[in-house]
Amino acid sequence: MKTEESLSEKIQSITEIDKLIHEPARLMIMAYLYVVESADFLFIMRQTGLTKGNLSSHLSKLEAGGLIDIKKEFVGKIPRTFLSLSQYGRTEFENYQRQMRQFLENI
Amino acid sequence: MKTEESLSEKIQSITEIDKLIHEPARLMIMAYLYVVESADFLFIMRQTGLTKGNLSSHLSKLEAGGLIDIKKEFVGKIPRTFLSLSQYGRTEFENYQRQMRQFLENI
DNA sequence: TTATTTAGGTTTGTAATACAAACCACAAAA
DNA sequence: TTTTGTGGTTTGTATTACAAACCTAAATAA
Repeated sequence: MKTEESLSEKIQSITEIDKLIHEPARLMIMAYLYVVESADFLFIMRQTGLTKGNLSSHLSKLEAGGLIDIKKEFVGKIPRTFLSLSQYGRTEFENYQRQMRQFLENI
Repeated sequence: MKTEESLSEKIQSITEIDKLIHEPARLMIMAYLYVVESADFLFIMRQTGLTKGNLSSHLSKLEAGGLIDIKKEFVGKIPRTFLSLSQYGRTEFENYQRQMRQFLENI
């Protein structure tokens, strides 16, 4: 039956979403970087409410997945980590938004 | 600054979503039960593409969280497991939809 | 009758994950 | 010169998602 098939397809589409982005903590990080273009470690930490350790490991995963760029610089003598979305990360975040919206609309 | 605060609030709102529903495999299960009202184990298994073991453990978690009802019956001599959303599950799924939509709109 | 296969699941084992605590290096203050 | 930030990373652990192995009983084949 046609409608059954398309319901199944709509629902199974959720298996294609990027799980790296889907995880709530990382979704927050990605959402921030999507709107602010660039931010440092402590800013993101305060805005998201994540602990240092947790934020650090989520950032490593996002970087490993090619979604963000991490640049470590010295501002005076203080080390600072600057975060930004990669081009791939930006399009993947847009894909995620589109896919989740479609899923939610279709139900 | 007001806009900064509200951006932060919008983004942090994602921490309040129901993680039991958010996980993709369970999101599929919940979406099915939301639209079909009732279904059996094997139907959900085929439609979602999950393995028996995986489906079984996700169902246990959803039941433990009060989101679904599981009824085991015999159809003739064959055991069968019927699944349906609980009232709580239905409203929680609607909350999830609303929260995710708002998050996605606000970015 | 005695295998053997099929149906309908549950339990077990394991690799990956999310998270916070502990740790580290350095600078500034007391 | 101990102490107190600043800006993180590494380590330890409990939870998880997942599939493989297992289980029970019925239908079918030999």
